[in-house]
Amino acid sequence: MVMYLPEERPVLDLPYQMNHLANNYGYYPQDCKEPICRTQHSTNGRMSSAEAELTSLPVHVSLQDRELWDKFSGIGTEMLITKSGRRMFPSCKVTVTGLNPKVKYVVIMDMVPFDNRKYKWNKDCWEVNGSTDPHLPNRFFVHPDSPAPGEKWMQYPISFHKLKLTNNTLNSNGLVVLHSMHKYQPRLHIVQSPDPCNPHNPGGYLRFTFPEAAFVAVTAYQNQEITKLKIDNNPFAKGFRDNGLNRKRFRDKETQETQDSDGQDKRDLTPNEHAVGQSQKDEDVDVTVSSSVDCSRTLNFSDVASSVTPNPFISAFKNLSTTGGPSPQQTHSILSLSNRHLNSPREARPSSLHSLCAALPMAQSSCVQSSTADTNLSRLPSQISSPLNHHHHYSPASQTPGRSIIQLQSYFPTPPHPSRQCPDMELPLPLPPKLSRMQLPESVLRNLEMTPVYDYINPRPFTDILNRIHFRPLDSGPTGKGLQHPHHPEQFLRGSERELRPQIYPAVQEYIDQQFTLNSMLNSQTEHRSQMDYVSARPLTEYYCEQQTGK
DNA sequence: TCAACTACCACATTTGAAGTGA
DNA sequence: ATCACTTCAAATGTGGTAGTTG
Repeated sequence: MVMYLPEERPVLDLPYQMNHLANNYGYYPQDCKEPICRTQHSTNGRMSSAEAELTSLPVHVSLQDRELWDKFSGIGTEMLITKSGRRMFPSCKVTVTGLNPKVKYVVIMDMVPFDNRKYKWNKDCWEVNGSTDPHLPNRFFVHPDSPAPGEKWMQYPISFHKLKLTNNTLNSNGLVVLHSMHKYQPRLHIVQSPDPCNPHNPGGYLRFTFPEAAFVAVTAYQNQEITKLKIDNNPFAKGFRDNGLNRKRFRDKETQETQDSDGQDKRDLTPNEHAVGQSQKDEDVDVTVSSSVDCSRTLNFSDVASSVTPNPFISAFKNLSTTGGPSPQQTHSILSLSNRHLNSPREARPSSLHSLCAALPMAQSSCVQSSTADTNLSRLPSQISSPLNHHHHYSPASQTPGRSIIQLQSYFPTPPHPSRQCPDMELPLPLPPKLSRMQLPESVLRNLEMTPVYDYINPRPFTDILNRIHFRPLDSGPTGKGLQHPHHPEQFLRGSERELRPQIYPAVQEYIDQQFTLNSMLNSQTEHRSQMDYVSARPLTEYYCEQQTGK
């Protein structure tokens, strides 16, 4: 396994230098020398040299399962969308490095239109079928572990396997709404919390798109090759392997046919045998997780500070952390919304999450969504420790060295060694003897550490909140694609040929509503803490100070 | 008429509770 | 009483397919 790392050069002396691997993906900004206030280990706002070295690394995002993605994109990836929501396969899984281990980040994924075209399947290829339908409101999927310290995000690959796609615009249950027969590409957002002890540090914001993961949203698969690839690689679709001979309908039909002829019973494999066979097949395929660099970018507050158009995500953090309330701009947004959509007394309390949600057209009932308890902690250690058990195999994706290291390290609640702050992806460690075929959710792994670092943030309503908000495109053209950037020729190149560059400073107008959204999120956190009787609804600045100084 | 969509199906996997024995 | 482990059923995710819709 090859792990591409940022070039070991003094980044600080190479302003705007292109990363040699991501020739395309990243550049280093000026002013990286600017000390970033990380107050975890000190009280005077200065960080240790080790921290300085670590945090001066560019943020480095790598799409996992790259080879699988390449297989799909080589044919033309299709993703099924249903009314109730359908998971993506392959799912988006990324590794991130270069974050400050002690600073909290929110990790968000959404889908952006790949182009302005609508497609149709014509026999054996996709054809353009007119221009795009009216733009749909963005629906963000906030990773359920958000917010979490950088060390947590870097410890394991961040999986978005629970992200669901739908074509039902009325569905507000955290689904990403897409148009059928349109092409989209995943986009990752990393939002850094501000440094509460340094009001000049507004935090940072990066986003990365993955053109190699672009797909056409469909309600039924069009390309049979895609169907076959999905069946061959998705454990849930094992029942359709071997031309579906496992299935009852096929069995019945086959039985009837074989009775008519001398045919050998083609269904002579038990499900377990199929599983073993497939496992062997998977090993043959050797689906190695690609760690090729997708994107690399330094996340540095000075970067932001020098920006002409600071990102409103950051501003949202900054404003909230320094003032404890909405910015004038945000207030304006809130009031504008209130004037349009509110008649209830709640509008007089803009800091309330509920009032914010109530102000939104899509807001309906509960704005608070408990975090999904997708873990089974009592069961996992036994699965790991038992050498006998049993019929479980690993998915190809989980067989990668990097993945295995990360999983193993998480099994033992020992304090991480300092050298592990940046996981060494090269260390070969054996996989635990017993795990599910499906990927183990990283939330499970994280919880294994038994450190209640997230206690204060539960529940985590980010996804729900974001997805209840209709972004109003301010710069909509005739097609209404408000969040679409102008399309550059490079967008029509494929995979790594295309330039993948994080868009650090989008036009401020474009994100006025997103700023509003993020403020809502932050307000909601305060509100939830209050509800949990953990801390009262005090200013976020004070809260972060306490967290970072270990009070 | 037909492409796009929906609902339901059977199968595989995951999850979590209940049961068992040391 | 506790813990480790097994078993089992319900829940969930999957593509196939027949029927519906516009």
